Amino acid sequence: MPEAQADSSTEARQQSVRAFKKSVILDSAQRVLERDGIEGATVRAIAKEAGYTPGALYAYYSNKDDILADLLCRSLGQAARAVRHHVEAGDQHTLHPTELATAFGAYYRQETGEFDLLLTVFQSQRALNLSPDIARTLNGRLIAALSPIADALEATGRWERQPASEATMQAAALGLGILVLENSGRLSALGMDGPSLTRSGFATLLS
Amino acid sequence: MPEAQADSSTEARQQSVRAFKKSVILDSAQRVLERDGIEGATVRAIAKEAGYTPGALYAYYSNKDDILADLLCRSLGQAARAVRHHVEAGDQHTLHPTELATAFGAYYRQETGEFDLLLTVFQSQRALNLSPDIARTLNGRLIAALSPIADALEATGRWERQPASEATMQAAALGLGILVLENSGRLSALGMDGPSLTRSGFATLLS
Amino acid sequence: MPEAQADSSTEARQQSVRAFKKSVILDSAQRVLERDGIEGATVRAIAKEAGYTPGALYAYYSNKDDILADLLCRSLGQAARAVRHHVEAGDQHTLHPTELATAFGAYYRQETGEFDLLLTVFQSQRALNLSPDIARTLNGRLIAALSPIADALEATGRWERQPASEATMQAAALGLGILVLENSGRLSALGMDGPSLTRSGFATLLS
Amino acid sequence: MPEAQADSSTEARQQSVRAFKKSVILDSAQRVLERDGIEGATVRAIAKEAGYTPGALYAYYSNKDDILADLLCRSLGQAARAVRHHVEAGDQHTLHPTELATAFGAYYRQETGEFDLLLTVFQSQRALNLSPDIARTLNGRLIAALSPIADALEATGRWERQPASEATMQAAALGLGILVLENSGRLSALGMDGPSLTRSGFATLLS
DNA sequence: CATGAATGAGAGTTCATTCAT
DNA sequence: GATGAATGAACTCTCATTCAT
Repeated sequence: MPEAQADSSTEARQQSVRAFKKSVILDSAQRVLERDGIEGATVRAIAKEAGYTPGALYAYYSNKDDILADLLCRSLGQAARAVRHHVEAGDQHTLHPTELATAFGAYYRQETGEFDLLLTVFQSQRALNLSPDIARTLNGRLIAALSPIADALEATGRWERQPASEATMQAAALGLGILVLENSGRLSALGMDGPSLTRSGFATLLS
Repeated sequence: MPEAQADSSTEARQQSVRAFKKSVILDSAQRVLERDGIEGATVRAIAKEAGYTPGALYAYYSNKDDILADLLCRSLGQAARAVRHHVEAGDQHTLHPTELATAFGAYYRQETGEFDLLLTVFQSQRALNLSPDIARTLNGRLIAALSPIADALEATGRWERQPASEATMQAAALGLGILVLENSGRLSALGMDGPSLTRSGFATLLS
Repeated sequence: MPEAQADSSTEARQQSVRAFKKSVILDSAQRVLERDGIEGATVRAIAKEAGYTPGALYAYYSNKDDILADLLCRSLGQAARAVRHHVEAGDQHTLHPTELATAFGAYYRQETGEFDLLLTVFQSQRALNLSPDIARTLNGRLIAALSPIADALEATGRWERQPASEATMQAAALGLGILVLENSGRLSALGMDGPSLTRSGFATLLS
Repeated sequence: MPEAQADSSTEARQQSVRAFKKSVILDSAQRVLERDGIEGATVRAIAKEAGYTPGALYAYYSNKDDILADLLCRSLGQAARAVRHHVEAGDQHTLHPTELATAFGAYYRQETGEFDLLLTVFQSQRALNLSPDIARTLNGRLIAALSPIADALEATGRWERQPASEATMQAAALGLGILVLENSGRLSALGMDGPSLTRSGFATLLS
């Protein structure tokens, strides 16, 4: 029945086209974020960057917050992938936590716009207005982003007794804190840099 | 020359009145921030809370950002004082870094509005529009806030060879990261809490 | 000439298909109107309810206003039919005006969405943007809707000298006014209800 | 204590200035309504007509709906006053209901914009977003508008047994219905006019 | 015939800021 | 110093409508 097949393939193609266009919007949002910061990331600006009129975006996202949350989702995914590349490039299948944190840091040190976004979403009071499935995806991504760290910590064979998640969160907190300090310009003002502080910090934490 | 004296004392009184009124404004800003979050902290709201009309604030601050930055300055000072109280309450004059971080954390864990503010100011791209002397004060306060940590680390007698500031920043980053995670709700979602993670994290970091 | 016949029958079939689809659209519009009120009756909503995309409606109606006007036409026709059923259900062929008005009222009391529509169309300034033939039909329907009332009034044999239409309009105005008051909630706020006010009002008007 | 007096008189003057400016806004709203109909009565248009920028109106009204509701309040008050003038101009202190209805009709026949507004507010589903005190005032005005009718009916001495309010509502409904028909252009299309239909209708209703 | 994508205009509303008084 | 009034620009979001496919 070629028709049924045609139908389903048509549907699939349309879905993928739609997904592609959403990614175009996210690309634009990312560029705007990088260029103008979170305060400049208006619906108008994102639409203009994407070659759209503002109203057009609402065919793909029901909210401004939805756009930003989806961008954060993608960002977390990309960061995770960047880390994975690092892992696979090495000679072992799991990396030392230090290098993991370094890889994570390297990603967000470069994509400062996305890091601002992450911090914004992390601000408690913000009360984002997310559509349910985006909220779900976002939560999943946040947890997934931590899993390589957990894996690496387990692989060092030193945390079997302690609940892995606690060591994981310690590492995550340290890495995140360094990024925040660096991102705020406080680190360079004191003559330090993020990567080396990461190295020394994790060395201490894991010693 | 009684006139000159009168003038200078008048001037001094006026200065102190002015300083007092600024502090009233900051009090209001703080209350608004706590109640309505960073998005609700509009000039209107702050003025209303202080019993002023919006325009009046511009006699004391040239900017909305100036108000917030000054509030952050004061907040850092208060946090430092809270830590100092902890120190003095103890039997030694310097505290173990773990307890220091715990004290810092306790302050910002309670004043979530001010912590949101801190994160906002820390967002690099934000391009705050600060008047020069407030920017200077802010930088000084940030460094000062770290000094008790540095003192404590030195007092443990373990970091004399290593530049003290590096260990300090490691500790600061860990504490800050934990606060960010906690403030975002990510910590409690994983069944952890800030204080205990602080304790265990610093135990590891300093072991 | 079978071809001509085929053509004309094809044309007729197409016409009837078209008419049917228009009625499907009107059904949807009616449902949306009832559910979401006149403000919620957007082209999008009507199309969605009908299983169409918005653009599709423009193959059948050149305007949003055209859709609503056509719905009002149909509504008036349905109201008239409801009244006729009442007439035929009775033992006489013409009903007492009071019962007629009651029947009319019963219809629009139930279909509040359509009554809102009627009032909206009746707002003079609205400057509806109707296509000519729909405007014509609408006018005809409005007059036709009044005819049973005129018939009934003549049948009472009391208005032969007076131009029938004047008595008709008095009755129409009274009935309409009662519906407006009821629809606005002003009637129930005063402890009255539409049907009984209709009865007493017409009793007085015709006494 | 002249100061206290000055204070209270200052306050009073400010209050009256504020009230005056609100009335200026209502004037503009009324003019826009008359000129462009209810659909053209946007906040922007009203502000422009008043020589304001849109935002300025929000210092006086918290809502667009609040502006329109307040306009309706004033309109009902003006209509009532117009009727009272009619009463006082006559040789008796209470008028025959027919003349009352005529006077009411005369007012809204002229101020078609305000009548559109009244009908809009009367549309059940509209779900106006009114601030509480305006909603209260509006309800009071609607009831007050009916009181002269009730007075007049009682004065005819014919409705002592029947609850006065029922006769009042009959009269109100008849008058309102006539206005709606006239306002919609349906009356003139049938060669009738509002005033004469009012006369004949009330003659019949009260005979 | 119907779709999906997009437009463009405009809606209500908010806010930091200014300034004459 | 403080007010009250006002600005002007920007915001998010909605809608009727068009049109290539």
